[in-house]
Amino acid sequence: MPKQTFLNLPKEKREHIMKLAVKGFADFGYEKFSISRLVTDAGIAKGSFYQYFEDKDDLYEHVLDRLFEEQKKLLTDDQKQKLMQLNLTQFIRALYHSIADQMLSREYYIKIMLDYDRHSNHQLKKRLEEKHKDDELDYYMAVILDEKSRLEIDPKVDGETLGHMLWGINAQINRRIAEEGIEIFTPGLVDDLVDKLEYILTNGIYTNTIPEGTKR
Amino acid sequence: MPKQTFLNLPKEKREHIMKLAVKGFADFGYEKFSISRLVTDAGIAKGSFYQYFEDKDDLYEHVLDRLFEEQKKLLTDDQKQKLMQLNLTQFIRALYHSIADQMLSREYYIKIMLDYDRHSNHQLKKRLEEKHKDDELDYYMAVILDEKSRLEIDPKVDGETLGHMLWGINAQINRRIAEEGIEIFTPGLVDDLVDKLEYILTNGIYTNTIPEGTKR
Amino acid sequence: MPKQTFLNLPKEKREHIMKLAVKGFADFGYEKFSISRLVTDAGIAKGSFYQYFEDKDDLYEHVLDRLFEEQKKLLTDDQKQKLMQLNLTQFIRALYHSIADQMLSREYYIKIMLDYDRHSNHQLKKRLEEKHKDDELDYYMAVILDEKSRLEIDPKVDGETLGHMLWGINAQINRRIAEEGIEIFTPGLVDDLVDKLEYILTNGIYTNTIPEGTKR
Amino acid sequence: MPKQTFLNLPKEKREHIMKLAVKGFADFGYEKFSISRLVTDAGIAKGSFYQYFEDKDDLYEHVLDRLFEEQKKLLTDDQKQKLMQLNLTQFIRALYHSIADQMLSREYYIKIMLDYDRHSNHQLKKRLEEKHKDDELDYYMAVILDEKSRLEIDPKVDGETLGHMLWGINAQINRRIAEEGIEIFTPGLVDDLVDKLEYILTNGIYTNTIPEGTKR
DNA sequence: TATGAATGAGTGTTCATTCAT
DNA sequence: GATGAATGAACACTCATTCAT
Repeated sequence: MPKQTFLNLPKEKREHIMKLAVKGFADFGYEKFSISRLVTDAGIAKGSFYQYFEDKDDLYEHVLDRLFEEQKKLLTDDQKQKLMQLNLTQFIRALYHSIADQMLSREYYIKIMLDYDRHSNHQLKKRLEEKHKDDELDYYMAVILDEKSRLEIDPKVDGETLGHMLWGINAQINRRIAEEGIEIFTPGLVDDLVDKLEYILTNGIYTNTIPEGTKR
Repeated sequence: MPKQTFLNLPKEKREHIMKLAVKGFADFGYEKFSISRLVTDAGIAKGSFYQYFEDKDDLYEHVLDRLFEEQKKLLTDDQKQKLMQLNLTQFIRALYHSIADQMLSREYYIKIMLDYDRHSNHQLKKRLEEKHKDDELDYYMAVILDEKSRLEIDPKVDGETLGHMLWGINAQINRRIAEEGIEIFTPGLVDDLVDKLEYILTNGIYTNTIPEGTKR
Repeated sequence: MPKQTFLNLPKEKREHIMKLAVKGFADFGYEKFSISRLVTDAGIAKGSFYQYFEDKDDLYEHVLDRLFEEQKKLLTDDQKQKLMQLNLTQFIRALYHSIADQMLSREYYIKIMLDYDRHSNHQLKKRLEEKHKDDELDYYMAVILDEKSRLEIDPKVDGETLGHMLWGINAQINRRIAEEGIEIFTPGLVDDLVDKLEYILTNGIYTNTIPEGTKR
Repeated sequence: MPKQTFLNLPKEKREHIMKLAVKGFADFGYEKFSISRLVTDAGIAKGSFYQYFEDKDDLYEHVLDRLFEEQKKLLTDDQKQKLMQLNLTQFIRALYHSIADQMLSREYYIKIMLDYDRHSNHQLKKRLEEKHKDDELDYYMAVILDEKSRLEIDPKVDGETLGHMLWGINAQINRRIAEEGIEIFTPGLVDDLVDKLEYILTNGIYTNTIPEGTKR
């Protein structure tokens, strides 16, 4: 975590530095992110950085913490409560619209997470995963489990498989955002997408017959 | 692309270098991959490397090219022909089993792709995407389109959405392989997974009623 | 020398800081001694240090001053008076036993002196040498001169050479203490050592004959 | 040890670098010795240094190796053979004169050794001590043991104590050289010093009587 | 064509010291 | 007088790339 010195900084300055750090990690990735560049851009002395943070990793961890927190805050507890009472597709629609309201941080979040995921055995990862349990996959899993318990989802449906499918759609959107920019993420897109999803989840995909045995 | 010098090399030496490069990019990622380490491991002179390749990026591109090619070759045209005659879940089952046969190159492929995906605006990406259209997502799309044309898949199902869902399962498996090793990828796992998938795709997920309108 | 501010400090705080400084210079040596570490350990503000001392060198000089003073105080004037009436080996035995009583400060003293000796052209050195004439070598020299004046030591013996020899034994003990810890410095060791020394100083080293001329 | 690259260098350049390194470690000590300064002074690129040596420690070790080697070469095996046939004071006289012939490297050697001795637990030390067994103290001990075995030295004399005494004289000379420069180390000084030493070792130091019991 | 030494801008980090509050 | 944030020169070390042989 950052040192007290950083926390004592005027909010404006603190935010300025964090903004540049987030942008930096998003644009360059962990390895190419350079503290020299950061301090130059932020207009602070090299030494000052080390008054604020233990080292590069410390800053990185703080950036990730912030990002996870922001993602969590996308939904207030109140909203979560309400969402839990929706069925799965209703939930997804609401979630996506909610995300769309916070598009600003979203773009950096996505880019940083793509980079972060690849740090396959960074010890940081374990620490962070303990702190922040609910990434997107977990979100879905929670709702799925809830609905299964309320018997709204067919108990024979495998929750994990379903979760992975929903996550896949999510990831592809993220991919497009990372490549084409956050602008593509419009309410229209969301509604359209959930409609298509709902159709599949409701009707399955096959024309009319149960396919004859694909079994081994 | 590599220089003529590289192509003139005895195949054995060429392959040796490429193998180390693939392993290197998989183990360390693009940034941490070091040409010094490569040439040492490969037993060639630093200067020779630059006789073979323009620069680090040139090698990287060649590695990705190779990987894409190899993935394509996973299925011979003949096999593809046959696969095309299966329905979607049959296809998926066959595809996964086919992949399982080539696990050796698969592990490096996955790791490199995870790293590659994160290079958000690398100009390389555009060039490669033009060359190699059919990554996993495209595989699914082709089969989906085919089946839709044969009316085996309900024409009201959105192909792209379906594609993303299938890709999501795929990606989660890859994630597990990158973290836990290729050993987890057993035929048993595959069959189990496809069974679960098939259930969802056949029956949808809802218990018995069509959910009342989630429409706006 | 320290600034007045330091001298105005409550004795307790002053001593606390000095103790940590002595330990610090002993454990890390001049170069690696860090003011940051000192102020953290001492619980004072970085800026305060510079209210107390001009700079790192100023503190170092003060530490050395203190150490020299302490070494001097090992023997009260009274004791010195008595010691002066002993012959050389009696003196050495008494001196070593006296030192053994103050082992606590001794270990740091030795380590700091080893480090200090190496600062070959530090201007500090000259200043300190003028202030503190009697290091261990001078102790010996004083007794030697005294004994020579009382004709207990053969006037043909060169005092300086003798002094260096005794200092050599001393230095080797110090070396062992710096490496193995102060615990090795027991009364038994001292007595044993002085016995061996006395034999040589009394009988010379040659078996029975005066060695034939080694002269040029 | 230095890398092959360094050994392949033209002797002139190699020696130039080594000379600056030796002088650097002598003048500044290990900590303050700066590779940046070295490469600037030597007129080579920063990167080149790391083609030649693993790191700072590697250079340091090489410098010490060189120094130890040079000291060893002070006496050819032939000379050693002859020296062994002298008695102790003859040996010392010859040794000192021999050293005087190589005054050039001597001054740096002494300064570096003073600095080196203080690195109390550097792992380097152990490695070096295994490689280079004979520092000055060991030289003396060897001759002493030899003479004791030939009964030229009174067997009741404790060899170690005697060794430490002789080493003490040596160290004091080194100290003076480090402070006043190598110029003071003249043949006249040597002869004078050994004469004085011989007197003590031959006659002991006491006027005429065996001192009455200093025993406890 | 092969070699491997040379290069130097770049990295993350430390630390004694200053100075505004 | 006390504070502790700010400073920036300095450090050891890395690495993709160049180039003379």
